Amino acid sequence: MGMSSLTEEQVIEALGQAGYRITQSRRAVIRVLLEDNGFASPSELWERAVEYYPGIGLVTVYRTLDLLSRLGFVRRIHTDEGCHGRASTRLGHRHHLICRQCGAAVEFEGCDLSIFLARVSGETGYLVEEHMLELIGLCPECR
Amino acid sequence: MGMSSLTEEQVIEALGQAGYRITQSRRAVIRVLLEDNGFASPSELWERAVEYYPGIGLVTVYRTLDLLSRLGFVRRIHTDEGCHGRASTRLGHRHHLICRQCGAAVEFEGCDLSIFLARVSGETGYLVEEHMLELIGLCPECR
DNA sequence: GTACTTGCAAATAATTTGCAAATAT
DNA sequence: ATATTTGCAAATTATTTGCAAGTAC
Repeated sequence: MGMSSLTEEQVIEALGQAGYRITQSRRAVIRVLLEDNGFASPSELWERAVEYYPGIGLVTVYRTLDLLSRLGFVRRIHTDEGCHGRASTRLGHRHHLICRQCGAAVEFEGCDLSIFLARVSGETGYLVEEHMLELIGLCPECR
Repeated sequence: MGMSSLTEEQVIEALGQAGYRITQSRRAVIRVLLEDNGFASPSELWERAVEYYPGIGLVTVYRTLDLLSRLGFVRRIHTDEGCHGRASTRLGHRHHLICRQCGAAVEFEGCDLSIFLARVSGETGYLVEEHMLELIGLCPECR
């Protein structure tokens, strides 16, 4: 959806800005997240991060994912089976579109649900503050 | 959203139709799910199911939840923290609206996303087959 | 009576925590 | 030099499985 992709340097930059140190482990996790066009579990990410920084431990992957989540660069992917997959994300309000066959994940933005949300709000009396939307389907290759 | 609520008998009926046996354990889990107006983890449900059927084991709660999920009477609730909560649901395509304060969960249906989905489909080349939408906010009491 | 279900204990899997050693600044 | 970060091992938590005993039909 016409998005310039996020670069490693942008994430590193933000880490520094926020006062965190730039370590080899963190670089490895960031690199793996960004080079992936789908989503992966912490241990899958770890297996791949080892190639960039052999000494890295699984625990550090967990900790780095938490950190990047807090900074808004990582998001959980929720599927029927679970919510353990993580994908990189650009900042802001975005959603993922996931291929059920190959797992390819594409981000999209600009979901205009306002009319629908207003209706739900009116009918339930809830104040709707956030929403989580994920689309599942087949990517162009898998169709 | 103007829905007649699901009753224990309806679920029991469906279980029987599908060839499963009606046991005390299953009744207890169903009752607990239905009397709850929010969502709960398997172990929370278990703690409460014990009051209806003291001998019930946690494993049986897991198995019953799986069974009811397959039949479409239970759905996972996905929050930022995880996807372990389960809530009862009526059959069909529905979504949950959850109070971030007290956890109250309301179901709604009739999400009209077709125009939006067509747009995403066109822009990405994906065939969009399903979607998962969950709304988070404040219920009338917690506002 | 028979096949389905259950509870228990044990196995597996996922995640978190304490802490001394390593490292980024 | 110093505070942050790391890896390891261990603790915790969540979920699944094998199997003999129990139960619905």
